[in-house]
Amino acid sequence: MPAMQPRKEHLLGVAYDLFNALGYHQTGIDRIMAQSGVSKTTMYKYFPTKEALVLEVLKRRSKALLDGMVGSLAGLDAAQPAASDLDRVNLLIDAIDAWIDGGKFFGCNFIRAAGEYGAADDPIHLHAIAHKRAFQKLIGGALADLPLDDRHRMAEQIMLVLDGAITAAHVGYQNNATANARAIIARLFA
Amino acid sequence: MPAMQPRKEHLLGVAYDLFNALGYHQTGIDRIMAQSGVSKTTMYKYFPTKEALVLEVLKRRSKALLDGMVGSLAGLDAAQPAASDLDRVNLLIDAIDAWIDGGKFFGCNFIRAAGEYGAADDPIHLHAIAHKRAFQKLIGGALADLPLDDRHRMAEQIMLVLDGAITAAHVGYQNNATANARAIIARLFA
DNA sequence: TTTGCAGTGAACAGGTCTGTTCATTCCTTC
DNA sequence: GAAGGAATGAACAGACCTGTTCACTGCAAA
Repeated sequence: MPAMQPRKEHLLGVAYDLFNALGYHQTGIDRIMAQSGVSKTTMYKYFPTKEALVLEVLKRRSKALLDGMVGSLAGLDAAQPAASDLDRVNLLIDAIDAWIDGGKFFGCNFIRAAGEYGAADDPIHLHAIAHKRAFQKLIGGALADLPLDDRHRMAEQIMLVLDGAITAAHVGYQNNATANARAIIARLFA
Repeated sequence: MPAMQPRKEHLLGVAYDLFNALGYHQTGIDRIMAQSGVSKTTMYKYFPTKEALVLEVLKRRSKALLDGMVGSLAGLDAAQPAASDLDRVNLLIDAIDAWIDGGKFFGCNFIRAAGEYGAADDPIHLHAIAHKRAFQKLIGGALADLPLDDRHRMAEQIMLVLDGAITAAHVGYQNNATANARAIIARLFA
């Protein structure tokens, strides 16, 4: 019963881990309860439905991911003011690479959520789309060297390659997916 | 009660559609029963477990997909003996494009199956890996213009881009995913 | 000391899931 | 027409699911 952190935070952390390890539908409320030590009454006080819990987990994940990337990019530009667009994108790939090799990689949360909540108008699916669009916009924002007109298309293509790499690594049919992504993207900038 | 085709075939068809529309875990045996008109007794005679049914559905899908692609490529080479590697790969993209726009697109069956059956040693997950490897090999086989040493890496990169496009289209954050994939791959051949 | 909030634990409701069983019916083939 | 395989329908077992309810326990602040 870890009470240092408010119960809600701990709950969200455990739920995130279980959703990753087992999937969203496969993870029952009871399991989250048991593993977090939070009673069902408390859970349903914070999150009126399981869907609300899933959404909150994804929202936090999205925010943490985007904030982390923005921070990394700002750090690079500060340390190396002459950094190129390719340098910035390679930084993103570095992060993905570390994630995949870090032992806590279960594919992209949003792609998996969109897969399980397939209906195009499902709130969880919609959130997955929103996250991907936001990430794509972030990439577009990092393409300072390119003419304005080309940034959107280039960001789409980079995003597509990154999601391909994450998918290939998650399914498990390529063990050098990030290296391949890096090579492809270098070619796009050539 | 369509009895023109053996019950088993009809069952597999209905199961395939439902798995696509709802997901593997979300689709209950009862639903497949109701929609196919096949009784539970018969179902469990053909497929001792639900997992066996899922595996058989995926096996058929894999075979149909690979055979279809091999056929298309052979057709192209017959009709246009001077076709280039890029021509051949563009044919694959044409097929994906038609699939996505054909109204029966629910993402890649194998990526979704790997997402739901996350354990790396799950038979269903293993089958998804096997399919992806087979498809990648098929692409490698279509790269006749390239030196032998380069084919594998090129096939990996093309595969990664194709899965990226399928994922982007399925999640729904790009509505021109195949055009982007085409542009990227053209660049790889340039 | 009293009030009120946060949380617990356990039972319960109503539903769904996979898989089993059994008596019965249909249909083909001899 | 008889025999036998293929399929049906319906009930059942046992498990798990989400969500509700209620009586109870700490604890902190007024």
